[in-house]
Amino acid sequence: MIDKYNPVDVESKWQKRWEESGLYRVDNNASAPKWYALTMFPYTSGDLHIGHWYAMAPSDVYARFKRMQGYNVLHPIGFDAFGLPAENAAIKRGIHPKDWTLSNIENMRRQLKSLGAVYDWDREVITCLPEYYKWTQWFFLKMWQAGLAYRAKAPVNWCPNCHAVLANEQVVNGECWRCETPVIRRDLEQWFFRITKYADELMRHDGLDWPERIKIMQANWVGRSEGTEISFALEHADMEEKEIRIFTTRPDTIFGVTFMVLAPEHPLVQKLTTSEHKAEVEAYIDKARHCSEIERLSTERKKDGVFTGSYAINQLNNEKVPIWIADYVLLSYGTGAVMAVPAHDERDFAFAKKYQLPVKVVVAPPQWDGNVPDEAYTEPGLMVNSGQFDGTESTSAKTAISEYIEQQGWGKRVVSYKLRDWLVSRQRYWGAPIPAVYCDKCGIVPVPEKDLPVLLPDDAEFKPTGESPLKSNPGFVDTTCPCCNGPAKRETDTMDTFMCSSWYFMRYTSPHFTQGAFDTEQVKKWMPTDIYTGGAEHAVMHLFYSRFFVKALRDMGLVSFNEPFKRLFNQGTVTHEHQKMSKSKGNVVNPDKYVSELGADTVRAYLMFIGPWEQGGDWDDSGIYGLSRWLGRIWNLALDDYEEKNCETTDVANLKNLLRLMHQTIRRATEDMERLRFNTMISALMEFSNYLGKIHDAGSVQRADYNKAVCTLLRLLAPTAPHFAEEVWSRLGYSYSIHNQRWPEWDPALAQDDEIPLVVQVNGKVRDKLMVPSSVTETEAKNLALGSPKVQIFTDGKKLVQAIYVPRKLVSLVVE
RNA sequence: GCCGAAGUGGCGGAAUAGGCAGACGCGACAGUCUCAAAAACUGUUGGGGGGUGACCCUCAUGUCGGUUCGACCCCGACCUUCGGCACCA
Repeated sequence: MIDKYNPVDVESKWQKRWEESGLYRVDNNASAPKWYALTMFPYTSGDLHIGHWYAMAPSDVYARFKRMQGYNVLHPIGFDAFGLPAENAAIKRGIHPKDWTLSNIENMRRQLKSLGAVYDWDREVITCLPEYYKWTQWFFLKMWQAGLAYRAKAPVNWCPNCHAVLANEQVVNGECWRCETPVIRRDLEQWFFRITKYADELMRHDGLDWPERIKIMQANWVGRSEGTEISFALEHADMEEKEIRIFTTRPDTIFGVTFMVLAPEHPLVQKLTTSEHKAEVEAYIDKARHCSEIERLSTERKKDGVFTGSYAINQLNNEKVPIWIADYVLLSYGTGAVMAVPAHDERDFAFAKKYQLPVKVVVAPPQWDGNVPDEAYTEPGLMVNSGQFDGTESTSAKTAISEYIEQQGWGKRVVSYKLRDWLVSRQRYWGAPIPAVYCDKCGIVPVPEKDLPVLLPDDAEFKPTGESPLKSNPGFVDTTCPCCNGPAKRETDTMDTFMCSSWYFMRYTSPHFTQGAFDTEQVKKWMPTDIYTGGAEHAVMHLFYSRFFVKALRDMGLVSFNEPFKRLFNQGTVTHEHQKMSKSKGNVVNPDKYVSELGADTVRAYLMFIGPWEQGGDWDDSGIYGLSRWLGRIWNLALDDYEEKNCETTDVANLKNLLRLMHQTIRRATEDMERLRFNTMISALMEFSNYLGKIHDAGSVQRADYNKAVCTLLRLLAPTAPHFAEEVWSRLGYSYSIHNQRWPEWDPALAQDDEIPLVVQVNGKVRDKLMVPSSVTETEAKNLALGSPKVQIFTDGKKLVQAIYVPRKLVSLVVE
């Protein structure tokens, strides 16, 4: 009798052996074709939870599969280590963000090693170390040189009590999470990257194997719309500004404008507000400052606004219309001002109803009776009340009116985007310092490349308010100007952590390179990544910033490809008790206890088995023992003595059946691997191992054939359960290591079924299933179907109207 | 609210291009082993109805409607749940 499978001993033994033998070290110069399988690196939150494993285990399986197919696979790991949670820990618990982060990394590294992945730890990348962020800073300088970085005012969440900028997650119901003071929006001068320059290119995903839904989300994120920028004359004689510019996608409705709406933050609001409306306008602006953008844009929410007291002139018909402000208009989109056409826009209509503003129809709805309808009519139609454009189609009037406006010099056709430039400044400590210096004489000066990195000082004092400690650190702030050597001050803002994660995948190709951010030769060899897997929560932002980075670098001549990630795959989220796992909810599932009880291989297999990878699911460990039992059964059928019984007389048929199932299993497993459908891949292996179990008990094929089948099963299982497969492999006397073996290939002839089930339907209902030779022809199939007694019960005495044949699947008979 | 997904037995899920609904696993029930239990193994297992039986009929893929010889799959409307919404990462 063989000993029982003991995962804990087996796993630690092989992890040690793999490390000692350097089995997973990636050689840049190996002759095999390269395959870059990238997984999103984890944030250094402390413990890996089961959700991390859900991201890491299947992607490791896929990398191992590619490895067995003969590729030189790069499947690296690292840590996204800058960010807000480290700072929060510092404020709350008095731990320095650096210590917190590095000790978390140590723990996470231990957990990741227990996973048994093919990571080459020599290539680990950690974004908060100076050797890494030096180059993040260098990229900032490159963006600046390329004209892609600029400074502008942008609103931040501001707690007036703490005197600190708050992240969105630190604002709870409009209040500061620490002191519950209502949060306001305040403008600060900040750094931006001109991502909008690449808007059109970022909308396209030419040649990319990405999920359709992600492409759509990204295209919607760019939100390209073609429209017209039109100026409305201002009545104010004593004002410098003589016009308001608005953006509209409906220039055809311009004769229907009955009022104007500006965003409360619009720079002209102060000047346009007359003294009798001042108090009301101020109060409204103050209220708007307390609202989030999501609230403001909600179409469900009651639209409100206030009148400024001023008027604008619609230059097409010289009508005088009142100027209002309302928070449903955002300063960040278009020009921050809209012309309101209540008759043909739902929001404007609701607003006009509320404040009894006039509604003027300029595009006639079908069978229009000349009255104002009960709701906005937003479809095309015939133009009315529109001067010389009356009687034309509104769709053509769109162009005609735009051209007319351009001729008159009142505006121009423009393309507008919802996409906004990337705000990279953060008023925080735990990030890469922005390499800029402020000099009274020379202005804003970039830190020279030779002076990088601008080191983040360790001696930071964390005030309970959350204010950035860099501001009050004279040793950091006070410096000399790189131009004039005079006294100067450093930029105290740090960079958005999305900066760090926008290029880490290139650093992996040459992580110890000191002459630059990456070795161009290695990037050329490995990039773009063949596959990128990670959480769907990154569908837009992280992926968008990374794509922008690569395109900007391409235009600087630093890389020679257009897109970083050829294939993208987003795995789903693992929830627990149907909620997102988080420490604050206390529902975090730690994989360690399952690993120490059942082994990493069982946890890996179970995570892959619970459902399609892209769907995620709720964590429930009740099924995990099934996977543990399955490995135990394979252990027995592989290592228990095999005894042939009577197979001399029956082995031809038995062997044929075994080989058929084996080759079908190889085919299913290979195809499922490529599709990243690990749940059905494991099902296929289970069906095969169940069958092998029966053969083992019956002894119904010859020993050598049985052993070959077991050998195939082990290789198919090796990516999923790497330690287990290695152990059984070695016990069977095969040479080290199973992970250097080739992935099995299937023979289509052997996988072919001799007979297939043919379904027969009568009037859409299944009435019989016939086993027919797989070579069956259409005529044969139809005759067999009509000849079936079960079918004849339903066809006798009736007229055959139609007989549909689906090759090798079914015959559908229609009778009446 | 806007953008993007998902909804199938008691549970996780399968059905690759519109063609056998429920593969595989869990759980449950019954059995083997045992003094007993656990573990392991074997068998049964969507609902309803019929047949001594091999089996047969019928209903069923969130809800309501549509297209089709045929719909989990396509179309329309709705309900519920989840991801993102630019300073969580």
